[in-house]
Amino acid sequence: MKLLMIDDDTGLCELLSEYLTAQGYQVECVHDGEQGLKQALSQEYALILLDVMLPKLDGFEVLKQLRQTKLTPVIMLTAKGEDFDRIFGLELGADDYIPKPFNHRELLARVKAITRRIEHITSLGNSTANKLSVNNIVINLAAREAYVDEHPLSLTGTEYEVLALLVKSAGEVVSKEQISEQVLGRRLASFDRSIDMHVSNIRKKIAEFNITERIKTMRGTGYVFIQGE
Amino acid sequence: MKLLMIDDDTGLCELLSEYLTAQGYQVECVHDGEQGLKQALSQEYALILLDVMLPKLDGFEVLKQLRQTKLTPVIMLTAKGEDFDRIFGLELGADDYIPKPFNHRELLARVKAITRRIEHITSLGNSTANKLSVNNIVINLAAREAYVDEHPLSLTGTEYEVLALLVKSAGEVVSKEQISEQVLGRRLASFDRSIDMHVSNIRKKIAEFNITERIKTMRGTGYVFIQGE
DNA sequence: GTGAACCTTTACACAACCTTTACATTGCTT
DNA sequence: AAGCAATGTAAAGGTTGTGTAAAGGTTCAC
Repeated sequence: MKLLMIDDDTGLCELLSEYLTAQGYQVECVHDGEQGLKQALSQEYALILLDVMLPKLDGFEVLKQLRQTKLTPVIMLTAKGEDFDRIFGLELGADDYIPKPFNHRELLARVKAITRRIEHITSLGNSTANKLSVNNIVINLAAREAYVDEHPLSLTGTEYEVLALLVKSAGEVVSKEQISEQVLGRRLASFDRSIDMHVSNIRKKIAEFNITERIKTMRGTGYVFIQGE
Repeated sequence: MKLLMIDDDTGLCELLSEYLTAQGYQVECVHDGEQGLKQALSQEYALILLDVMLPKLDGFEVLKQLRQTKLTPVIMLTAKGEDFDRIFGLELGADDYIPKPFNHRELLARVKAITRRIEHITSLGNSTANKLSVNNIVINLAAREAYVDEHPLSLTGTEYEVLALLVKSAGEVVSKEQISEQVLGRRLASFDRSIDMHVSNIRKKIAEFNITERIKTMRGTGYVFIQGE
């Protein structure tokens, strides 16, 4: 999960970045308002940590402009503890507010409170659940992309189809006849080696990330995508 | 929108209930932990305001038990201002925390921050939002204009439609058939190269601002607008 | 009716892709 | 262990889809 930190205190940024990275988040830092706004608009972050006192563009201004196009969750950080700031930020569309100096654990708890909720809701809304994930291999059906953990595999269309079919049927043998008919749209002819070639190419591409073999050959029967270790 | 308030201070309940009702919420109050938990489990509330100090079952216990089955958003209220309580509540799955005594306006702002987010996510896609922004490309749906950061793109009508469709489906493959039908209003004929030309022209115009390619070709399938880095 | 803006078609080059071929290897059967 | 069929895979065609310049149509405003 990717977070953006906008704070001019580079020391704090580094410290928090390290801490949150250890907690499994991916953190990017920028140190002024302009840069921050640009970055926030250009990508999809799970959450933005936004300092109020910033050079070039203050935190409120960044938030205001961000909210014109995006609804990325924002937690505001500030040294001032006054009600006014707090309410102002929340009314502008911030999701939470943490007064500095703060406890790392509290920050983490608040970050989690928000990301947890988002994760939950988006996983509900996507009833068209379009991701398959088995044994480190992830298939994004909508984007027609496949990943080994986070690393994208550059598969051709047919390779993608073959892999997706195997992963969909993980743990079961899929015959070459099935693959040929479902992926290539034709009956498997006696000396047709296409499927073998496609599987070979897929294996080669997966092997670049040196993980153990996932596609097992069932001699005379077909192929199986291996489930579990 | 329906809220549940669990607090043994009946005076405060009444006061807040009145205030929030005036703000367009529907508020139900109960005054002890057992009742509160029962109520929280029996219905779908948009948000629960939960006091920590409660007779019969304290706030943390109510939250803990609630979280075993439900993910209703919770804001905790408490007289104690210590870090420990705050963190403990958040880690148990609270969404926010307000120390008593609090400002009405702040409570409202926090309630809104959470309900707004939920409302937004559950009504993804359509809604009144008239700007789209993905990966440095901004689409102003109302004005039918497209930008690279702040720089306007002078697209033709069809080019705008194609780009808007791709950005709306950012991260998903959009087939030429879909583009043809939705933008040109006709079935895609076998040797129709119009879509290719429109995409080519859009790319050329975006490339003037020398940013990396945003429209990826999925050979044999369609095009994808790239999300994130 | 002329021009401008736009969409579509045509044509060609090229790159990506799928299949075939050929030979090496594996694993089952006897 | 020999024989054989199934499989692995590098390399070489052959095919198809795509990128794009340029030409040809169409629409619309004036």
